[in-house]
Amino acid sequence: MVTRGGGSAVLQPEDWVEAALEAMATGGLAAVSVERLAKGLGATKGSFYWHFKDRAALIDAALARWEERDTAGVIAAVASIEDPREQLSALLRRVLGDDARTAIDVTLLADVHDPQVKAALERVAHRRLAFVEGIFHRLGVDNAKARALMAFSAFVGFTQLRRTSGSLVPQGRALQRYVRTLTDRLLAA
Amino acid sequence: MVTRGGGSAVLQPEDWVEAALEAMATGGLAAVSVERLAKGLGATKGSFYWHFKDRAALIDAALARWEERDTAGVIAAVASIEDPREQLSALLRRVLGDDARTAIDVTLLADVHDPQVKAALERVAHRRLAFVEGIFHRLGVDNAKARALMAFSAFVGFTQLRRTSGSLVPQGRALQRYVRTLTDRLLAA
DNA sequence: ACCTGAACACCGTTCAAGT
DNA sequence: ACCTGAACACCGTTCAAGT
Repeated sequence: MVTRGGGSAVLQPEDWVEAALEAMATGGLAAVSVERLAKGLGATKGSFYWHFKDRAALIDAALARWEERDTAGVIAAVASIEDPREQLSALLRRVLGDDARTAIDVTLLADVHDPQVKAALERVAHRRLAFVEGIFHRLGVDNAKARALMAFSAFVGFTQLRRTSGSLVPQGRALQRYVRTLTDRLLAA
Repeated sequence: MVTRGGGSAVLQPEDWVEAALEAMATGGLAAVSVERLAKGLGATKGSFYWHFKDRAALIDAALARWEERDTAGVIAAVASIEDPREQLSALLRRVLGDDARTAIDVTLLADVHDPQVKAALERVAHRRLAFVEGIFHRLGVDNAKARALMAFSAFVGFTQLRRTSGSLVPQGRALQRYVRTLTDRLLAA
């Protein structure tokens, strides 16, 4: 929300996008309701349609924002680590760790049926898997491609499970042990 | 659809449940619309509300049917295999194999936000993981629990990836090789 | 017992009209 | 340029009325 001149609040497109991302994080796509967002922002639906073509355009914008912030962020954080073994370990700790719980990521998985969400997930999955494959190649292990897919799908599945049935999944110290066992298994001869 | 007496078609609750499952398989929960189902079955919405309390009751019934048919079915199919190594291999081939593609399973993962879907997935996940843990325990390997979770989340993630970004995931002979590498990695010392 | 048809609320979308 | 308010279509839910 931006104020200008005399202090009157003017809605920017970003205000709608942020509101949409918040709604998505809690209740998925279904929670992104133009009417509800408008009420939350103290505006009318008509105001929304001045800034966006339709609801789909808002969702596109929100997904694009998520893609940049989230995916690019994680990759950048570990990209500078030289030793691939260290890098894999840091990556797993970061994406499976206890902090990773609130990420919007998983929430999005909830809407794979939606073509827009599907497209965004596809782009992100490619980027992520390519990054992981790079690590395994530099490790020089055999079956690098398969191991990378294994690591990546173990991440996706774990994250999904934590969301749907948290009780099945370790936390805290047990989680640290699990990450270590997983790394061992992925690197074993 | 059941006909009785003179051949007039009478709608049974099962007809609505089947229609709901079909809709769910294609478009997720959002596709389960009372109005659309009614049109498809050649009835009115009022007719639906004679058989079910509301839309949620229909979804409950559909999920219950899926739970029985699908989960119990797979477990029963491999339960009789004696050797745990053989059993793990058969299980992986069955749930990751090319035939597993049309299952409604993954589709459901698309709606984790919905409390009803979440509850059903939780029950199913417990059953499945318990079964896999049994296998690893009988194998007598160390870290059996962690390995089981690894196997299970690799399955969940793989299935999810196949749905969102099919191009990332092997098929046919490459898939068979992948399943073998995965099994190796899970059993390696 | 089983179904229709009309009614109402909620939400996406449009648009004339306001400032 | 930016927003309101009323309108309409779609869908969940209710209910009086029909057979």
